[in-house]
Amino acid sequence: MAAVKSDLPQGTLDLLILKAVAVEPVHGYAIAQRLEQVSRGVVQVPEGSLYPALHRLENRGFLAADWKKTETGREAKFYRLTRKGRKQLETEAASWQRLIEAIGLILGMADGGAQ
Amino acid sequence: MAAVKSDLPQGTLDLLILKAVAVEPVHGYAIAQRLEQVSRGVVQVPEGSLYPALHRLENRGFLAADWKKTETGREAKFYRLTRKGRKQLETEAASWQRLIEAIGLILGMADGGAQ
DNA sequence: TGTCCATCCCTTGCGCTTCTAGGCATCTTC
DNA sequence: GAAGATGCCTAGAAGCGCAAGGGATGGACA
Repeated sequence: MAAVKSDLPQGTLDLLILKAVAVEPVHGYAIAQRLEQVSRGVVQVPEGSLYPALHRLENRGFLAADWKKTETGREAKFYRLTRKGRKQLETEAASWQRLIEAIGLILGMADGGAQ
Repeated sequence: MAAVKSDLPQGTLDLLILKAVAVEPVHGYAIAQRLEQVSRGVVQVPEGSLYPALHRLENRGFLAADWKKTETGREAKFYRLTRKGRKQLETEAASWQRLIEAIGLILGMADGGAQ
């Protein structure tokens, strides 16, 4: 509801995908749905962003994929985290944490108008 | 210290610049220094990112500039926030808040390995 | 049977931002 | 007068997200 449509900053999509896959192996289509649900509609991942990102992460060795059947009886490409991918997730999550703290400090600066 | 060198996600630089200028009119060179100081070295803005961003924000009407003398007696281009820019700052700050909350929800999902 | 919708995969091309790597000028300090 | 800090700028490359396309399958419904 109230789909605010916030474009993702460059680089954050990888983090979100890695996290989604870390919870349990899933296929691409489900990743997008899950991210949207968990974020309450704030994060929306169009397929034109999703699949290139998945291939990117696979090429870099962070993800690996197998074709399996979904619950609905369809063939789908299930991604899972490699050891390297899990490490990358930790690194990126830490970077993200550091970043939002830093930006928090900046946004917390006393404003000229208010206080 | 411990300059971690974290590249900024696309779009966040504008927010940081708008905020820095909102505190008080400053020139470009000082913006970079201020952001780095306040963020304790986490946010580092190379000049090749800074000046194009400033021109971008000026072209969009969010910033206005005047040449003045600095404390050190030099001519420098002081940027200040326009009314439109202040509104933009509020919008972007709110978006940022919404985004980090959403990503927080996602990163808080129970992991497959730990929890 | 035929049609529609949801599920599931993919690619091309554009637009945007960031960074690297330069250049230029002034002022102070040694 | 050489060096470093201050202060501005640009061009080019690289990367990423998105819109807009395409295709295939299965179930529901008329």
